[in-house]
Amino acid sequence: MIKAIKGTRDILPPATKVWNFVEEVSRRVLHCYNYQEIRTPIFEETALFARGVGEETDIVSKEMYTWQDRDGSSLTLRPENTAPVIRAFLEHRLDQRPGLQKLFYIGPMFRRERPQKGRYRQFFQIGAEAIGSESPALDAEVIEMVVEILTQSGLQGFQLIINSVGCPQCRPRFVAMLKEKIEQVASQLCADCRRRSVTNPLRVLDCKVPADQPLIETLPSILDHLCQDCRSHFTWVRKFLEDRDIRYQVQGRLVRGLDYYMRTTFEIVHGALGAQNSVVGGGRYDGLAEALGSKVPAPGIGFSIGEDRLVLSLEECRPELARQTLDLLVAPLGESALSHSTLLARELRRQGLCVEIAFDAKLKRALELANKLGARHALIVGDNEIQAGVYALKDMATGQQLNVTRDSLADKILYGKH
RNA sequence: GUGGCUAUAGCUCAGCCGGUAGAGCGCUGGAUUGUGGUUCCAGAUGUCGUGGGUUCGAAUCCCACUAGCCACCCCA
Repeated sequence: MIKAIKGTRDILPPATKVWNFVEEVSRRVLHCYNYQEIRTPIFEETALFARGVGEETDIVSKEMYTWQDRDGSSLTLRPENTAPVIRAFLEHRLDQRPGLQKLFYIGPMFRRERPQKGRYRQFFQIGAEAIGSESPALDAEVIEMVVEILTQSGLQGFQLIINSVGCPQCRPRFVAMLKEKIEQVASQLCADCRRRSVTNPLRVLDCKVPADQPLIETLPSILDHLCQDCRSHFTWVRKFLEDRDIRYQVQGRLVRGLDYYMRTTFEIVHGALGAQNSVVGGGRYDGLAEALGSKVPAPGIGFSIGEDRLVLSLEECRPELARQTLDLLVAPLGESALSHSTLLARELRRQGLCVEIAFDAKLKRALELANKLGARHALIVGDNEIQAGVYALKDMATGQQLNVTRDSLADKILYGKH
């Protein structure tokens, strides 16, 4: 048998209801903040990611699905969508449009990693990018918005972590100093840290090996070495968050894996997820447009929600979201009742009700089915009912049954529906 | 890329020291000619992940492979 390939999966009903739910909530909130949807291709020129995300990052150096097209060009399934959105922004000169460009996307990304809980080779992101301002007020608004999406989804117990990773003015100076400090104590650190002290010293700060912690705490924090502009920017972001009563934790060791981040970075974590506990990652990327070869700057900030992970968390704390719902199951008794029922069902469906007909079931089976499908009501349509012009409408929860005329049917069914 | 665990019915799993399969749930039908959720009865479904080895005999022991899960790494 042919099966879905490693790291990909089928999302079946009723789980799809949870997916639709988070997408609906996201779209609603994004709309209120005046974000508009953008759809970019699922594959791009490889150079876009190499330059945008960074040649040395794990994503680019070992996780991309890259192949050579028939004309010899190198193409890649998108591993993330910020670089493609900025590419589209520049290509279509969206900087010429009035005001900030606020764009959002929902779609699959691809990274060839070893799958585990909350990590898949094809995974879905709900992301937003606000392009055209360096203002810390925008940072706070973006963070507020994603917190709003999670809250309105009903997610409980998530935690916001923020940091500033500096800018091309101050970060290189800090990294050089950090590297020097690490080298002094390198012999006492784990093998990974010794490797990282050369490839990416900032990552050493993020080491989780318990034995290394005491030493790591003695290392300097970037927050103490930001330049004047970055320091003030970060102070403002924090103030704006506090004005909104948004709880956050500053973690000087929060490092994002993508090269384009500068100044504000943030992450939202949730406990129900296992090791891959980050539901949202985001940050500011003021230099990205230039890195892609643009002469016009496009400072911006964005985030992406790991939709798979959000769904995973919600399935734990809101299991009711995945329950199937059916307004009415019609049970026709006999052939004449069947044709009558089909017309009746169409009428009710046109009024927006979710209706199923038990085509070939005896009444007993039909009611059993109504029960299994979670129908809120069952409607018995037999010769008696057709003649009398009143149907027997049964409330499946209470077992109460009452006679209802055709005209008042929809109202009776809708009554009490939340 | 590295490590650990697992692989038996549609699902969750039992099957101890080797004697060629079982439970619960689900599904189908019945106990009622037009009344479900509880109960009772009956039924169907398995190359025991794949390949090899040990043995008179392997779901069970050994090896390899494959797949899944979890973790490292990294990230959404």
